[in-house]
Amino acid sequence: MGARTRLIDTAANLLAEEGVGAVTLRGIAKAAGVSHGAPLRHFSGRAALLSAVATRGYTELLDRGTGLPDGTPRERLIAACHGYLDFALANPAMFELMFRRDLIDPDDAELTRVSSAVFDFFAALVGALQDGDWHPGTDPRLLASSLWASLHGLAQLWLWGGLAGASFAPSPESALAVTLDAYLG
Amino acid sequence: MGARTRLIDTAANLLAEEGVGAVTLRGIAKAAGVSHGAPLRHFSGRAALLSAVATRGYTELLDRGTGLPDGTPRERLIAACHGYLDFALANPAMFELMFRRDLIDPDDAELTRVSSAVFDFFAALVGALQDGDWHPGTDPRLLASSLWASLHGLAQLWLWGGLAGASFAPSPESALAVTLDAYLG
DNA sequence: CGGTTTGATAGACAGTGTCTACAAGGTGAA
DNA sequence: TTCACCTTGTAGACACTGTCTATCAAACCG
Repeated sequence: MGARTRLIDTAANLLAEEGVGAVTLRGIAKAAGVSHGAPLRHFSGRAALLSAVATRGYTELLDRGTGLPDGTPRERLIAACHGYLDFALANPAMFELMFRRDLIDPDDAELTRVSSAVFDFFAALVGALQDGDWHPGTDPRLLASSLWASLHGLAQLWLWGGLAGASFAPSPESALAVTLDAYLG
Repeated sequence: MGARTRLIDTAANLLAEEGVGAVTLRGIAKAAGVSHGAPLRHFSGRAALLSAVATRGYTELLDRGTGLPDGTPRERLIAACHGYLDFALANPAMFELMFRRDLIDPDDAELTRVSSAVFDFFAALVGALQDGDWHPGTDPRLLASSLWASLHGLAQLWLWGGLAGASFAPSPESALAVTLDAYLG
């Protein structure tokens, strides 16, 4: 296994175990057992390394999508929504990294390729359901953007510290149920 | 005007003009014309200062709410949703800071007080609409959490770099229209 | 007046990303 | 073989960062 892959592995482990704040170039180098400057032989900088890590996150998300069980378009879309939320809750640090523009390189080729594929897949699920009589006439990508944003906000606010003030803390599942009910009726 | 207030002002200006990454203790001190250690005489650390800045953001958000024009519950709720999105798009750096748990102190008393007030206000708007025949029987705070998350995701994803892949970039207003249509019918 | 508190300063420290000079080892051509 | 070259890793330096501490000046107050 190449040193480059080993660095991404180490960084991903560090990310999962210690959080976004612990993923420093020097920390990764130490965890990988190399000198503090070694990672720069394989990545142009911290953002490039973290982009490679985030790309893994998007890849796993895409795999969750393509691995979805068969079913009606409606069932598949609902399962995908649950999958998005599940992924975020199961990998909070990775999820945070994936949307931290200051830590990754937004123009990274691999990253944009995979993240676009995730959105396209989700939009296709929406389009398939639309072939029924659900919201006909609306651009499926616009519909997908809106629904995705709702899921994303749910995940983000939950990870941020509960979905509401201190006086009330619904489970993410119950809030997702309300969201899906609003969109899918 | 006290030195403490002046520091918050300076930090808020720096935040708006240079972004979250520029809001360092030393940068704020330099912009305020004091030595690099001076801010620590008024705040226990960086997180405390940034919490005070973020509290201003929540306060402005609350003011936008209480300043809402009269109208039917439905009109007021829709206006509040637009207001939330408008605020985020008009103050992207402030909006980012307000939800960056690693930069602020989540237990800051003022911060939690004002942010909870924002949510309570929003939940009250939802509750008022519910007194009609909209989603009767559902906890208004659960409904508010779900709707708020949708707005939040919209704002977050838009600021993150468009609501979708590179191939498709809807305006936040059009996506919000879809969201409001889903929830409010 | 004297003592105390408050506010500000400058220096130090560890930690960060990044750059540069250098060394070790492999590769391939003369 | 021998030599040049490239890759990979190392160690040191630099400018940053947040935070701590010692010092100092001014204001306040009994």
